[in-house]
Amino acid sequence: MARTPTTADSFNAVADASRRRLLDALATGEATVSELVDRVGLRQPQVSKHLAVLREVGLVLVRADGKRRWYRVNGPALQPVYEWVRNFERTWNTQLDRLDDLLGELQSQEESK
Amino acid sequence: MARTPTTADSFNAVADASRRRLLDALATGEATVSELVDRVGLRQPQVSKHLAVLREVGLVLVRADGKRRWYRVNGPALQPVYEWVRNFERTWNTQLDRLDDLLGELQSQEESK
DNA sequence: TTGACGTATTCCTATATAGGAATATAATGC
DNA sequence: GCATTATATTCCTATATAGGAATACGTCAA
Repeated sequence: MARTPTTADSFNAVADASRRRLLDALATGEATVSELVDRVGLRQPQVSKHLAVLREVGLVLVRADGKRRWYRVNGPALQPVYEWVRNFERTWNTQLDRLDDLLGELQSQEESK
Repeated sequence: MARTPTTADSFNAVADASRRRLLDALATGEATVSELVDRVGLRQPQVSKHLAVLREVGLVLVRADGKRRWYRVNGPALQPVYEWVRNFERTWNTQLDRLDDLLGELQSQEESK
């Protein structure tokens, strides 16, 4: 069996560094394909192809305006990724571990009232 | 050119659903390969192979114990992923947008004092 | 030593890229 | 209509999988 297709979900789409850079370039707002070509430094066909992948998984939305296409980030498509990694926050942040412990204690005290 | 190797970084390693499930199974603490085979439902060779990928990008650490191998999550390797997605939090969470605005205002007021 | 258990590795193959190059499609102005 | 600009698509190829199957390796007990 081959690797999971890049268009399978946000996890796979976002694994590619070029696509992450495209999303970064869109983080501040809308942009056209030409603008993205300039900002990211990829050739136009590659940008269009990457955008097609991002579109397919719902990570970006497009708006037509004459011959231009205004692309923008579609936040919610990134949320599953965020939620998944967030579960591991405590594995690298000891301060948050302590906070977790504290909250757990408070909850226990609350429940035992 | 081909796709970025799965062993290139955490983004690519984590794109695979089986590997995410392995990490989930390790989220609560150490586990041996056999335990992971039971929990995740993959065959032993595939588990070992996925663990090899996770090892290579530093997402897991191993501890030898006789013929057993105790695997555990190495949190910091996930942090880059977390940091990257976190930048887009505001694109899906309007409450945080408002919080951002509020903080921005407070900062402006502070600076204009 | 031998056998058994736990884990890792090798070989195989279908599949899916990513980028380069060329070209197609669409919209606009003259 | 025609040239021009903006974007999308097609064709090509080297490369890297993921899983199945078989097997090798390492450790321990009797």
